Amino acid sequence: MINQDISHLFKQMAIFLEMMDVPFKPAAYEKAAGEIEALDRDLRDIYQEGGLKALNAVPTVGESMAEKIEEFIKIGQIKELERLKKKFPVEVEELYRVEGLGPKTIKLLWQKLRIKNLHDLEAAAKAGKIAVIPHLGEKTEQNILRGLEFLRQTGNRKILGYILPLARQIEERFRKLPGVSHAVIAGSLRRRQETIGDIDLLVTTTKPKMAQETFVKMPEVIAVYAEGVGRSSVRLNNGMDADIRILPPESFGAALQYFTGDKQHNIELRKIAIQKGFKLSEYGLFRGRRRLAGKTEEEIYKKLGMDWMPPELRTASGEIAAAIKHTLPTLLPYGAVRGDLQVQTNWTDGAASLEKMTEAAMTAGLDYIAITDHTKTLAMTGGLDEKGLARQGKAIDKINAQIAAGKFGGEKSGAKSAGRKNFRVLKSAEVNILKDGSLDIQNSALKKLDVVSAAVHTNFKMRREEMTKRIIKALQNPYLNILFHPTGRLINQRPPYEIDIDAVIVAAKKNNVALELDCFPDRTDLKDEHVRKAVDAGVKIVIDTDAHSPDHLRYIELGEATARRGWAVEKDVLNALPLPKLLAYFRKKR
DNA sequence: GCCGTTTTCGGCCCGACTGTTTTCAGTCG
Repeated sequence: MINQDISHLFKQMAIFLEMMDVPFKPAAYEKAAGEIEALDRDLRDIYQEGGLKALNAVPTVGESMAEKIEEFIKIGQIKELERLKKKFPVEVEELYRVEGLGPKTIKLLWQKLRIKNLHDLEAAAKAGKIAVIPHLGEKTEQNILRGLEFLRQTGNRKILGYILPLARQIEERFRKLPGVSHAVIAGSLRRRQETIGDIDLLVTTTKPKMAQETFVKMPEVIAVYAEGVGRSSVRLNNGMDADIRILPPESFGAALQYFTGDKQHNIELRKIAIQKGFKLSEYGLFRGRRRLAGKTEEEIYKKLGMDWMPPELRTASGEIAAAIKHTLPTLLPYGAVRGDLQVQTNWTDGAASLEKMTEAAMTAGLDYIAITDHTKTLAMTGGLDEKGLARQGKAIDKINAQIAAGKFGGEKSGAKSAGRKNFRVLKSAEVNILKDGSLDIQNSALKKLDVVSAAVHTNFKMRREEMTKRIIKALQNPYLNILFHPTGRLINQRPPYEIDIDAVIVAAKKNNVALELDCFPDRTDLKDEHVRKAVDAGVKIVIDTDAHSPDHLRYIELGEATARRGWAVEKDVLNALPLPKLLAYFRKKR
């Protein structure tokens, strides 16, 4: 996949252009970088099939960017970017990750102090050199140090949703190799943890040498740390390390269990094994020298006196006790979510039209979507006011009528959407919660929507009590159905706002408002622990992608994974309901 | 540099907040 590379290069283009005060282009590159990051298909494949024209057909990619992508495919770099880098030899992307640092400050820091990277930045801040620069100051310097600390805490872990496609591609490569019977990525990826540190590939094969060579020669490999028959270790071009372990079939299950973890879960299992007079390792479950189990995970858990459990649960937080008592929940199955209740269109900040998002959702096999464009106080998105929502409502009515008549999509859409007469587009909105907790749309207009959702998008830096009070007030609005991305965090970018999540859960229960599990990869908000708290309290969850483009709709599985990590079962998830039941549920509140 | 509810050329990125200032530039959503 070259998509991540292109996405990074375009992000850098955007920052450089912004540094030079070029109007509009930075936003264009930024937008394209996001689009490409979410793209399912490899740009290289798209180019090889349809050339420049096909690249141009990718939304937000025009003639000029298509040429730059072609250039990258052909010579491995973008000349214009190289020129910019010569002008400012600065690691702009890494500096930009520091909260509060933007292109202009990065430029100023380069001009005054020759700061090129995070290392220079930290040294300068600690030496007090930043505070004395005109236009900066004491507080800016402190903010930079805090930003650096936040970055350090998040470390080099990658976001699950962005690594999963690569992980699957790697698995697929090995499954196709002759002699291979198993090829599975274990570790935090298999547990679907929100961030991933490295990739652990387990393979059983009759041709170990071939598997080993294939691994170290993968196109993503930039360095080989260790190469052996049983284990090899490499560094990938995305900055992650990857390991392969080549195993005999009789211990595959034991290795899978061992390398799936997590660490604490394994420690507890080994304690139980010891109590029973066994020894558990990556090679199997043993009594003395005799191997009692090892071929599958199931037999290992069984011999330890408990049920097998899904990898998502293995965090040593009650799953072992439940497995012993045979009381593990039947987790929300993958594919159970039937509709997406947060979808943006180009009526505000989405990339695609109402029609295109509808078409994409039908093709993706969903049964319904809710259109949730932003509302008026979010000026940057061109948020809709009451009149705008009414106009959009009419556009939605029109689409629903076409769908019901089997006439939606026309010639081009083909068979996939034509037969879906029961598909439904719901009228909704992502209503902005104002500083005082009121909503920025009149109740009389909310009443006309099929489902009402709200979220915080402004005034993030409130004190904990104030923010909690603000959100609880919003939850008390009689028309509110769902609270979107309840903690506001962006993984590796921005911490959650200060909020008492337990109090919010209590208020959500009391006011019959569902909490969203926004599964856009950077958000994953609610996170797993919060899902579990909510579910325990009897609060309903809604799993949404927050799609801003058709390609985002496929993120649903990430939300299902996080819901599973939070012990959610099907009845906890509102949008696992078929449409009539879902609508009845929302109507009950009116 | 991209895109088309009206426009293949002319709009897009607006408003609040912060930290620096004393009237405003930079950042963020």
